[in-house]
Amino acid sequence: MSREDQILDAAEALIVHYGYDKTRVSEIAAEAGVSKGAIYLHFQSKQALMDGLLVRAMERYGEAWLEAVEADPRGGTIGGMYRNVLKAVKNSPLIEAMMSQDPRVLGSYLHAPDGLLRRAQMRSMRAEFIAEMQAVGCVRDDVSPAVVAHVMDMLGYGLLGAGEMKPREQIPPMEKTLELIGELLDARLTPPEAQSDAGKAVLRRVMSEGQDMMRELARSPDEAEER
Amino acid sequence: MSREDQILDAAEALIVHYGYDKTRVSEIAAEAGVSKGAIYLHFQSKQALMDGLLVRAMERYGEAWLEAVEADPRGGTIGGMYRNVLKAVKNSPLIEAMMSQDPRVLGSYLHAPDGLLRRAQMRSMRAEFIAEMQAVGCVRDDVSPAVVAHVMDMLGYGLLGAGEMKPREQIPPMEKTLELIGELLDARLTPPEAQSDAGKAVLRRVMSEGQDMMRELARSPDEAEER
DNA sequence: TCGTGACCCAAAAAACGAAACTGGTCATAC
DNA sequence: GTATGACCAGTTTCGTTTTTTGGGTCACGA
Repeated sequence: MSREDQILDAAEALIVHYGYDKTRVSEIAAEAGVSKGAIYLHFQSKQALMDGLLVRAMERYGEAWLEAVEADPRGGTIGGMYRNVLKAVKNSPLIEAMMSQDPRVLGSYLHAPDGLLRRAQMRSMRAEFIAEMQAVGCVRDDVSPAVVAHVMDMLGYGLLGAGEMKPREQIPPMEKTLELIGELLDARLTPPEAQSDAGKAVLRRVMSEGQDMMRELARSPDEAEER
Repeated sequence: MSREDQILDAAEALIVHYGYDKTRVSEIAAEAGVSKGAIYLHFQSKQALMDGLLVRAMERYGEAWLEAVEADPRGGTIGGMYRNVLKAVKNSPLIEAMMSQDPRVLGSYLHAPDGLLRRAQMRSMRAEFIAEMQAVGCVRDDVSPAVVAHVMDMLGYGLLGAGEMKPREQIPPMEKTLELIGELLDARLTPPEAQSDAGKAVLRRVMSEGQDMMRELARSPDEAEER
Protein backbone atom coordinates (compact mmCIF):
# COMPACT_ATOMS: atom_id res chain seq x y z
CA MET A 1 0.00 0.00 0.00
CA SER A 2 1.40 3.40 -0.97
CA ARG A 3 2.12 6.03 1.61
CA GLU A 4 -0.52 8.23 0.01
CA ASP A 5 -3.13 5.51 0.60
CA GLN A 6 -1.93 5.14 4.18
CA ILE A 7 -2.50 8.85 4.68
CA LEU A 8 -5.95 8.65 3.06
CA ASP A 9 -6.86 5.63 5.20
CA ALA A 10 -5.88 7.53 8.32
CA ALA A 11 -7.76 10.63 7.19
CA GLU A 12 -10.90 8.63 6.41
CA ALA A 13 -10.92 6.88 9.77
CA LEU A 14 -10.55 10.14 11.69
CA ILE A 15 -12.82 12.32 9.58
CA VAL A 16 -15.65 9.79 9.59
CA HIS A 17 -15.40 9.58 13.36
CA TYR A 18 -14.61 13.14 14.44
CA GLY A 19 -15.60 15.18 11.41
CA TYR A 20 -13.44 17.24 9.04
CA ASP A 21 -13.15 20.29 11.29
CA LYS A 22 -12.19 18.39 14.43
CA THR A 23 -9.52 16.39 12.65
CA ARG A 24 -6.11 18.08 12.63
CA VAL A 25 -3.48 17.43 9.99
CA SER A 26 -1.09 16.51 12.79
CA GLU A 27 -3.48 13.81 13.94
CA ILE A 28 -3.79 12.40 10.44
CA ALA A 29 0.00 12.33 10.25
CA ALA A 30 0.27 10.53 13.57
CA GLU A 31 -2.37 8.00 12.60
CA ALA A 32 -0.62 7.38 9.29
CA GLY A 33 2.80 7.08 10.95
CA VAL A 34 4.39 9.97 9.04
CA SER A 35 5.31 13.57 9.84
CA LYS A 36 3.12 16.56 9.12
CA GLY A 37 5.58 17.78 6.50
CA ALA A 38 5.22 14.49 4.66
CA ILE A 39 1.49 15.10 4.33
CA TYR A 40 2.33 18.29 2.40
CA LEU A 41 4.59 16.40 0.04
CA HIS A 42 1.52 14.51 -1.16
CA PHE A 43 -1.27 17.08 -0.79
CA GLN A 44 -1.16 20.79 -1.43
CA SER A 45 -3.47 21.57 1.49
CA LYS A 46 -5.86 20.00 3.99
CA GLN A 47 -8.70 20.64 1.60
CA ALA A 48 -6.81 18.99 -1.27
CA LEU A 49 -6.40 15.96 0.97
CA MET A 50 -10.13 15.86 1.55
CA ASP A 51 -10.75 16.24 -2.18
CA GLY A 52 -8.49 13.27 -2.84
CA LEU A 53 -10.23 11.29 -0.13
CA LEU A 54 -13.61 11.83 -1.74
CA VAL A 55 -12.32 10.93 -5.20
CA ARG A 56 -10.96 7.67 -3.86
CA ALA A 57 -14.17 6.94 -1.95
CA MET A 58 -16.30 7.63 -5.03
CA GLU A 59 -14.12 5.35 -7.16
CA ARG A 60 -14.46 2.51 -4.68
CA TYR A 61 -18.18 3.09 -4.35
CA GLY A 62 -18.62 3.10 -8.12
CA GLU A 63 -16.66 -0.13 -8.48
CA ALA A 64 -18.67 -1.82 -5.73
CA TRP A 65 -21.94 -0.69 -7.25
CA LEU A 66 -20.96 -1.86 -10.73
CA GLU A 67 -19.93 -5.24 -9.32
CA ALA A 68 -23.24 -5.66 -7.53
CA VAL A 69 -25.22 -4.68 -10.62
CA GLU A 70 -23.18 -7.05 -12.83
CA ALA A 71 -23.76 -9.91 -10.43
CA ASP A 72 -27.54 -9.37 -10.40
CA PRO A 73 -29.34 -10.86 -13.47
CA ARG A 74 -31.91 -8.06 -13.26
CA GLY A 75 -29.36 -5.48 -12.19
CA GLY A 76 -29.54 -3.56 -15.45
CA THR A 77 -32.97 -2.06 -14.89
CA ILE A 78 -33.61 1.16 -13.02
CA GLY A 79 -35.03 -0.78 -10.13
CA GLY A 80 -32.14 -3.22 -10.19
CA MET A 81 -29.60 -0.44 -10.03
CA TYR A 82 -31.39 1.10 -7.10
CA ARG A 83 -31.73 -2.23 -5.34
CA ASN A 84 -27.97 -2.65 -5.49
CA VAL A 85 -27.07 0.76 -4.14
CA LEU A 86 -27.01 -0.63 -0.61
CA LYS A 87 -24.31 -3.10 -1.49
CA ALA A 88 -22.24 -0.19 -2.72
CA VAL A 89 -22.89 2.23 0.11
CA LYS A 90 -22.50 -0.45 2.77
CA ASN A 91 -19.37 0.06 4.81
CA SER A 92 -18.84 3.48 3.31
CA PRO A 93 -19.89 6.11 5.84
CA LEU A 94 -17.92 8.70 3.91
CA ILE A 95 -20.06 8.16 0.82
CA GLU A 96 -23.15 8.32 2.98
CA ALA A 97 -21.98 11.59 4.54
CA MET A 98 -21.18 12.97 1.11
CA MET A 99 -24.56 12.06 -0.35
CA SER A 100 -26.51 13.49 2.55
CA GLN A 101 -24.13 16.45 2.99
CA ASP A 102 -23.86 15.63 6.66
CA PRO A 103 -22.50 18.73 8.44
CA ARG A 104 -21.27 16.66 11.38
CA VAL A 105 -18.80 14.88 9.11
CA LEU A 106 -18.14 17.42 6.36
CA GLY A 107 -18.32 20.58 8.50
CA SER A 108 -16.71 23.61 6.88
CA TYR A 109 -15.69 21.55 3.87
CA LEU A 110 -19.35 21.75 2.83
CA HIS A 111 -18.99 25.50 2.28
CA ALA A 112 -15.55 25.58 0.70
CA PRO A 113 -16.22 27.30 -2.62
CA ASP A 114 -13.41 25.46 -4.37
CA GLY A 115 -13.91 22.13 -2.62
CA LEU A 116 -14.54 19.11 -4.80
CA LEU A 117 -17.92 18.48 -3.22
CA ARG A 118 -19.23 21.88 -4.18
CA ARG A 119 -17.84 21.70 -7.69
CA ALA A 120 -19.00 18.17 -8.41
CA GLN A 121 -22.48 18.98 -7.21
CA MET A 122 -23.12 21.47 -9.94
CA ARG A 123 -23.01 18.85 -12.59
CA SER A 124 -25.86 16.42 -12.56
CA MET A 125 -25.71 13.63 -15.08
CA ARG A 126 -28.70 11.77 -13.72
CA ALA A 127 -31.21 13.07 -16.26
CA GLU A 128 -28.89 12.31 -19.17
CA PHE A 129 -28.41 8.84 -17.76
CA ILE A 130 -32.18 8.24 -17.71
CA ALA A 131 -32.41 9.48 -21.31
CA GLU A 132 -29.72 6.98 -22.29
CA MET A 133 -31.59 4.21 -20.52
CA GLN A 134 -34.67 5.19 -22.53
CA ALA A 135 -32.60 5.05 -25.73
CA VAL A 136 -31.70 1.40 -25.08
CA GLY A 137 -35.27 0.49 -24.13
CA CYS A 138 -34.67 0.05 -20.41
CA VAL A 139 -36.95 2.92 -19.33
CA ARG A 140 -40.36 3.66 -20.85
CA ASP A 141 -40.52 6.60 -23.25
CA ASP A 142 -43.59 8.21 -21.69
CA VAL A 143 -41.76 9.73 -18.73
CA SER A 144 -39.59 12.84 -18.51
CA PRO A 145 -35.94 12.00 -17.69
CA ALA A 146 -35.71 15.12 -15.51
CA VAL A 147 -38.69 14.06 -13.40
CA VAL A 148 -37.41 10.49 -13.02
CA ALA A 149 -33.99 11.81 -12.05
CA HIS A 150 -35.51 14.09 -9.43
CA VAL A 151 -37.64 11.32 -7.95
CA MET A 152 -34.55 9.15 -7.65
CA ASP A 153 -32.70 12.00 -5.95
CA MET A 154 -35.62 12.37 -3.55
CA LEU A 155 -35.49 8.66 -2.78
CA GLY A 156 -31.76 8.86 -2.19
CA TYR A 157 -32.16 11.86 0.08
CA GLY A 158 -35.02 10.21 1.91
CA LEU A 159 -33.11 6.96 2.25
CA LEU A 160 -30.33 8.68 4.13
CA GLY A 161 -32.25 11.38 5.96
CA ALA A 162 -35.61 9.93 6.91
CA GLY A 163 -33.95 7.45 9.22
CA GLU A 164 -32.96 10.30 11.47
CA MET A 165 -36.50 11.57 11.76
CA LYS A 166 -38.02 8.42 13.22
CA PRO A 167 -37.41 6.19 16.21
CA ARG A 168 -35.17 3.30 15.19
CA GLU A 169 -37.82 0.71 15.95
CA GLN A 170 -40.06 2.16 13.25
CA ILE A 171 -37.49 1.71 10.51
CA PRO A 172 -37.66 -1.57 8.60
CA PRO A 173 -34.50 -3.35 7.39
CA MET A 174 -32.74 -1.31 4.73
CA GLU A 175 -32.70 -4.23 2.28
CA LYS A 176 -36.47 -4.62 2.40
CA THR A 177 -36.93 -0.92 1.83
CA LEU A 178 -34.61 -0.94 -1.19
CA GLU A 179 -36.30 -4.06 -2.55
CA LEU A 180 -39.70 -2.36 -2.50
CA ILE A 181 -38.34 0.82 -4.06
CA GLY A 182 -36.73 -1.23 -6.82
CA GLU A 183 -40.09 -2.89 -7.47
CA LEU A 184 -41.94 0.43 -7.52
CA LEU A 185 -39.47 1.81 -10.06
CA ASP A 186 -39.54 -1.25 -12.31
CA ALA A 187 -43.32 -1.67 -12.14
CA ARG A 188 -43.86 1.74 -13.72
CA LEU A 189 -40.67 2.55 -15.57
CA THR A 190 -39.28 -0.68 -17.00
CA PRO A 191 -40.87 -2.18 -20.13
CA PRO A 192 -41.35 -5.96 -19.90
CA GLU A 193 -39.05 -6.47 -22.88
CA ALA A 194 -36.17 -4.45 -21.37
CA GLN A 195 -32.69 -5.95 -21.79
CA SER A 196 -30.86 -5.92 -18.48
CA ASP A 197 -27.48 -6.24 -20.25
CA ALA A 198 -28.11 -3.10 -22.25
CA GLY A 199 -28.77 -1.19 -19.05
CA LYS A 200 -25.59 -2.54 -17.48
CA ALA A 201 -23.58 -1.32 -20.47
CA VAL A 202 -25.02 2.17 -20.10
CA LEU A 203 -24.15 2.21 -16.39
CA ARG A 204 -20.59 1.01 -17.07
CA ARG A 205 -19.96 3.80 -19.53
CA VAL A 206 -21.55 6.53 -17.40
CA MET A 207 -19.62 5.43 -14.32
CA SER A 208 -16.36 5.47 -16.25
CA GLU A 209 -17.04 8.97 -17.56
CA GLY A 210 -18.05 10.12 -14.12
CA GLN A 211 -14.81 8.95 -12.59
CA ASP A 212 -12.74 10.62 -15.30
CA MET A 213 -14.59 13.83 -14.55
CA MET A 214 -14.04 13.52 -10.81
CA ARG A 215 -10.30 13.08 -11.24
CA GLU A 216 -10.21 16.09 -13.54
CA LEU A 217 -12.09 18.20 -11.00
CA ALA A 218 -9.75 17.18 -8.23
CA ARG A 219 -6.74 18.13 -10.36
CA SER A 220 -7.85 21.63 -11.21
CA PRO A 221 -9.30 23.39 -8.18
CA ASP A 222 -8.20 26.82 -9.43
CA GLU A 223 -10.65 26.65 -12.29
CA ALA A 224 -13.61 26.39 -9.96
CA GLU A 225 -16.48 28.73 -10.56
CA GLU A 226 -17.92 30.78 -7.74
CA ARG A 227 -21.48 30.01 -6.99
CA MET B 1 -63.44 35.20 13.82
CA SER B 2 -62.64 34.55 17.47
CA ARG B 3 -59.92 36.46 19.22
CA GLU B 4 -58.03 33.22 19.70
CA ASP B 5 -58.00 32.71 15.91
CA GLN B 6 -56.86 36.30 15.44
CA ILE B 7 -53.94 35.61 17.76
CA LEU B 8 -53.12 32.39 15.93
CA ASP B 9 -53.34 34.14 12.54
CA ALA B 10 -50.89 36.77 13.76
CA ALA B 11 -48.58 34.16 15.24
CA GLU B 12 -48.60 32.13 12.03
CA ALA B 13 -47.78 35.09 9.84
CA LEU B 14 -44.85 36.16 12.01
CA ILE B 15 -43.46 32.72 12.82
CA VAL B 16 -43.52 31.59 9.21
CA HIS B 17 -41.68 34.75 8.21
CA TYR B 18 -39.25 35.34 11.09
CA GLY B 19 -39.13 31.96 12.80
CA TYR B 20 -40.34 30.92 16.26
CA ASP B 21 -37.33 32.26 18.16
CA LYS B 22 -37.25 35.67 16.51
CA THR B 23 -40.95 36.23 17.06
CA ARG B 24 -41.71 37.88 20.42
CA VAL B 25 -45.01 37.46 22.24
CA SER B 26 -45.30 41.24 22.29
CA GLU B 27 -45.10 41.30 18.50
CA ILE B 28 -47.78 38.65 18.15
CA ALA B 29 -49.96 40.71 20.47
CA ALA B 30 -49.38 43.87 18.43
CA GLU B 31 -50.12 42.08 15.16
CA ALA B 32 -53.32 40.63 16.64
CA GLY B 33 -54.38 43.97 18.08
CA VAL B 34 -54.47 42.81 21.71
CA SER B 35 -52.23 43.23 24.77
CA LYS B 36 -49.58 40.78 25.85
CA GLY B 37 -51.58 39.91 28.93
CA ALA B 38 -54.51 38.92 26.73
CA ILE B 39 -52.32 36.37 24.98
CA TYR B 40 -51.82 34.68 28.37
CA LEU B 41 -55.56 34.53 28.94
CA HIS B 42 -55.79 32.20 25.96
CA PHE B 43 -52.48 30.33 26.08
CA GLN B 44 -50.57 29.13 29.08
CA SER B 45 -47.20 29.93 27.51
CA LYS B 46 -45.50 30.82 24.23
CA GLN B 47 -44.93 27.14 23.60
CA ALA B 48 -48.60 26.32 24.24
CA LEU B 49 -49.48 28.95 21.65
CA MET B 50 -47.21 27.25 19.16
CA ASP B 51 -48.74 23.86 20.01
CA GLY B 52 -52.20 25.30 19.31
CA LEU B 53 -50.98 26.81 16.08
CA LEU B 54 -49.73 23.46 14.86
CA VAL B 55 -52.93 21.69 15.85
CA ARG B 56 -54.96 24.23 13.90
CA ALA B 57 -52.63 24.00 10.90
CA MET B 58 -52.80 20.21 10.92
CA GLU B 59 -56.60 20.30 11.07
CA ARG B 60 -56.80 22.62 8.09
CA TYR B 61 -54.26 20.59 6.20
CA GLY B 62 -56.18 17.39 6.86
CA GLU B 63 -59.44 18.96 5.70
CA ALA B 64 -57.82 20.27 2.52
CA TRP B 65 -56.26 16.90 1.79
CA LEU B 66 -59.52 15.05 2.35
CA GLU B 67 -61.32 17.49 0.06
CA ALA B 68 -58.75 17.00 -2.69
CA VAL B 69 -58.90 13.22 -2.38
CA GLU B 70 -62.73 13.24 -2.42
CA ALA B 71 -62.77 15.37 -5.56
CA ASP B 72 -60.40 13.00 -7.39
CA PRO B 73 -62.13 9.88 -8.84
CA ARG B 74 -58.90 7.91 -8.31
CA GLY B 75 -58.06 9.71 -5.09
CA GLY B 76 -58.72 6.67 -2.90
CA THR B 77 -55.65 4.72 -3.94
CA ILE B 78 -52.25 5.08 -2.34
CA GLY B 79 -50.97 6.87 -5.38
CA GLY B 80 -54.04 9.08 -5.51
CA MET B 81 -53.63 10.13 -1.91
CA TYR B 82 -50.01 10.97 -2.53
CA ARG B 83 -50.83 12.86 -5.71
CA ASN B 84 -53.18 15.09 -3.77
CA VAL B 85 -50.79 15.94 -0.99
CA LEU B 86 -49.64 19.01 -2.90
CA LYS B 87 -53.12 20.45 -2.95
CA ALA B 88 -53.17 20.12 0.84
CA VAL B 89 -49.69 21.42 1.54
CA LYS B 90 -50.05 24.28 -0.93
CA ASN B 91 -50.28 27.63 0.81
CA SER B 92 -49.29 26.07 4.11
CA PRO B 93 -45.65 26.92 4.80
CA LEU B 94 -46.17 26.03 8.44
CA ILE B 95 -47.12 22.46 7.54
CA GLU B 96 -44.14 22.30 5.23
CA ALA B 97 -41.84 23.56 7.98
CA MET B 98 -43.35 21.06 10.40
CA MET B 99 -42.91 18.10 8.05
CA SER B 100 -39.35 18.94 7.19
CA GLN B 101 -38.53 20.09 10.74
CA ASP B 102 -37.10 23.29 9.34
CA PRO B 103 -34.89 24.86 12.03
CA ARG B 104 -35.20 28.29 10.45
CA VAL B 105 -38.92 28.32 11.21
CA LEU B 106 -39.22 26.04 14.21
CA GLY B 107 -35.93 26.95 15.95
CA SER B 108 -35.81 26.04 19.63
CA TYR B 109 -39.35 24.66 19.46
CA LEU B 110 -37.83 21.67 17.65
CA HIS B 111 -35.99 20.69 20.82
CA ALA B 112 -38.68 21.42 23.37
CA PRO B 113 -39.12 18.05 25.10
CA ASP B 114 -42.78 18.70 25.86
CA GLY B 115 -43.60 20.46 22.59
CA LEU B 116 -46.40 19.00 20.50
CA LEU B 117 -44.07 18.38 17.59
CA ARG B 118 -41.82 16.14 19.60
CA ARG B 119 -44.70 14.26 21.22
CA ALA B 120 -46.73 13.76 18.06
CA GLN B 121 -43.71 12.40 16.26
CA MET B 122 -43.47 9.35 18.47
CA ARG B 123 -46.75 7.99 17.31
CA SER B 124 -46.83 6.82 13.74
CA MET B 125 -50.10 5.56 12.38
CA ARG B 126 -48.86 5.21 8.86
CA ALA B 127 -48.22 1.46 9.02
CA GLU B 128 -51.65 0.79 10.54
CA PHE B 129 -53.17 2.90 7.81
CA ILE B 130 -51.49 0.80 5.10
CA ALA B 131 -52.73 -2.37 6.81
CA GLU B 132 -56.28 -0.99 6.73
CA MET B 133 -55.92 -0.14 3.05
CA GLN B 134 -54.86 -3.76 2.49
CA ALA B 135 -57.93 -4.95 4.41
CA VAL B 136 -60.26 -3.12 1.99
CA GLY B 137 -58.35 -4.35 -1.07
CA CYS B 138 -56.73 -1.02 -1.96
CA VAL B 139 -53.12 -2.17 -1.39
CA ARG B 140 -51.74 -5.56 -2.48
CA ASP B 141 -51.30 -8.13 0.28
CA ASP B 142 -47.75 -9.12 -0.70
CA VAL B 143 -46.08 -6.07 0.83
CA SER B 144 -45.22 -5.28 4.44
CA PRO B 145 -47.19 -2.27 5.74
CA ALA B 146 -44.15 -1.14 7.73
CA VAL B 147 -41.97 -1.08 4.63
CA VAL B 148 -44.58 0.76 2.55
CA ALA B 149 -45.03 3.29 5.35
CA HIS B 150 -41.30 3.88 5.56
CA VAL B 151 -40.96 4.34 1.80
CA MET B 152 -43.76 6.92 1.89
CA ASP B 153 -42.02 8.72 4.76
CA MET B 154 -38.83 8.72 2.71
CA LEU B 155 -40.67 10.19 -0.24
CA GLY B 156 -42.19 12.85 1.97
CA TYR B 157 -38.83 13.70 3.45
CA GLY B 158 -37.23 13.73 0.03
CA LEU B 159 -40.01 15.86 -1.41
CA LEU B 160 -39.34 18.61 1.07
CA GLY B 161 -35.60 18.27 1.56
CA ALA B 162 -34.13 17.28 -1.77
CA GLY B 163 -35.12 20.59 -3.29
CA GLU B 164 -32.56 22.31 -1.09
CA MET B 165 -29.76 20.09 -2.29
CA LYS B 166 -29.96 20.98 -5.97
CA PRO B 167 -29.85 24.11 -8.09
CA ARG B 168 -33.40 25.32 -8.70
CA GLU B 169 -33.15 24.83 -12.46
CA GLN B 170 -32.68 21.09 -11.97
CA ILE B 171 -35.94 20.66 -10.10
CA PRO B 172 -38.97 19.83 -12.22
CA PRO B 173 -42.43 21.17 -11.42
CA MET B 174 -43.75 19.76 -8.15
CA GLU B 175 -46.96 18.54 -9.76
CA LYS B 176 -45.11 16.45 -12.30
CA THR B 177 -42.97 14.93 -9.60
CA LEU B 178 -46.02 14.02 -7.49
CA GLU B 179 -47.79 12.63 -10.54
CA LEU B 180 -44.91 10.25 -11.25
CA ILE B 181 -44.63 9.20 -7.61
CA GLY B 182 -48.37 8.49 -7.56
CA GLU B 183 -47.96 6.32 -10.65
CA LEU B 184 -44.98 4.45 -9.18
CA LEU B 185 -46.97 3.67 -6.04
CA ASP B 186 -50.13 2.57 -7.87
CA ALA B 187 -48.24 0.50 -10.46
CA ARG B 188 -46.83 -1.76 -7.78
CA LEU B 189 -49.15 -1.44 -4.81
CA THR B 190 -52.69 -1.00 -6.12
CA PRO B 191 -54.57 -4.03 -7.42
CA PRO B 192 -56.47 -3.33 -10.67
CA GLU B 193 -59.77 -4.12 -8.95
CA ALA B 194 -59.19 -1.67 -6.07
CA GLN B 195 -62.22 0.43 -5.05
CA SER B 196 -61.25 4.07 -4.75
CA ASP B 197 -64.28 4.82 -2.55
CA ALA B 198 -63.23 2.19 -0.01
CA GLY B 199 -59.83 3.85 0.25
CA LYS B 200 -61.42 7.26 0.72
CA ALA B 201 -63.52 5.89 3.59
CA VAL B 202 -60.39 4.55 5.31
CA LEU B 203 -58.66 7.91 4.94
CA ARG B 204 -61.68 9.78 6.34
CA ARG B 205 -61.76 7.65 9.45
CA VAL B 206 -58.00 7.74 10.04
CA MET B 207 -57.86 11.51 9.59
CA SER B 208 -60.69 11.97 12.07
CA GLU B 209 -58.97 9.79 14.66
CA GLY B 210 -55.69 11.57 14.03
CA GLN B 211 -57.21 14.94 14.72
CA ASP B 212 -58.82 13.73 17.93
CA MET B 213 -55.43 12.49 19.04
CA MET B 214 -53.70 15.76 18.18
CA ARG B 215 -56.21 17.77 20.21
CA GLU B 216 -55.69 15.40 23.14
CA LEU B 217 -51.91 15.77 22.90
CA ALA B 218 -52.17 19.54 22.84
CA ARG B 219 -54.38 19.49 25.95
CA SER B 220 -52.12 17.38 28.11
CA PRO B 221 -48.51 18.51 27.75
CA ASP B 222 -47.68 17.45 31.32
CA GLU B 223 -48.08 13.80 30.41
CA ALA B 224 -45.26 13.94 27.87
CA GLU B 225 -42.63 11.24 27.99
CA GLU B 226 -38.97 12.14 27.88
CA ARG B 227 -37.14 10.79 24.90
C1' DT C 1 17.27 14.55 -1.95
C1' DC C 2 13.78 13.75 1.16
C1' DG C 3 11.59 13.68 5.71
C1' DT C 4 11.14 15.98 9.81
C1' DG C 5 8.97 18.74 13.58
C1' DA C 6 9.92 23.42 15.70
C1' DC C 7 8.22 27.58 14.51
C1' DC C 8 5.32 31.51 12.61
C1' DC C 9 1.31 34.03 12.53
C1' DA C 10 -3.39 34.63 11.15
C1' DA C 11 -7.49 33.03 12.77
C1' DA C 12 -10.34 31.20 16.17
C1' DA C 13 -11.84 30.56 20.73
C1' DA C 14 -12.49 31.86 25.42
C1' DA C 15 -13.32 34.99 29.13
C1' DC C 16 -15.41 38.93 31.02
C1' DG C 17 -18.37 42.74 32.21
C1' DA C 18 -21.94 45.67 30.65
C1' DA C 19 -26.03 46.37 28.15
C1' DA C 20 -30.09 44.73 26.09
C1' DC C 21 -33.78 41.60 25.71
C1' DT C 22 -38.11 39.12 26.62
C1' DG C 23 -41.31 35.49 28.77
C1' DG C 24 -44.33 35.76 32.16
C1' DT C 25 -46.68 38.24 36.16
C1' DC C 26 -49.91 41.07 38.45
C1' DA C 27 -51.46 45.73 40.54
C1' DT C 28 -54.28 48.82 38.56
C1' DA C 29 -57.83 50.81 35.62
C1' DC C 30 -61.95 50.48 33.08
C1' DG D 1 -64.76 40.60 35.86
C1' DT D 2 -61.53 41.29 32.33
C1' DA D 3 -57.77 43.60 29.84
C1' DT D 4 -53.73 46.03 30.22
C1' DG D 5 -48.69 47.17 29.93
C1' DA D 6 -45.05 48.46 33.53
C1' DC D 7 -42.17 45.64 35.84
C1' DC D 8 -39.12 41.65 37.37
C1' DA D 9 -35.59 38.48 36.83
C1' DG D 10 -33.33 35.27 34.18
C1' DT D 11 -31.24 34.91 29.75
C1' DT D 12 -28.99 36.50 25.72
C1' DT D 13 -26.14 39.53 23.12
C1' DC D 14 -22.30 42.47 22.35
C1' DG D 15 -17.72 44.52 22.30
C1' DT D 16 -13.19 44.12 23.95
C1' DT D 17 -9.20 41.78 25.53
C1' DT D 18 -6.58 37.75 26.24
C1' DT D 19 -5.35 33.17 25.20
C1' DT D 20 -5.16 29.22 22.36
C1' DT D 21 -5.09 26.85 18.12
C1' DG D 22 -3.48 24.68 13.99
C1' DG D 23 -2.55 25.11 8.73
C1' DG D 24 1.36 25.64 6.42
C1' DT D 25 6.53 26.60 6.07
C1' DC D 26 11.33 25.61 5.93
C1' DA D 27 16.17 25.14 8.18
C1' DC D 28 18.34 21.23 9.37
C1' DG D 29 19.86 16.41 9.63
C1' DA D 30 20.12 11.77 7.82
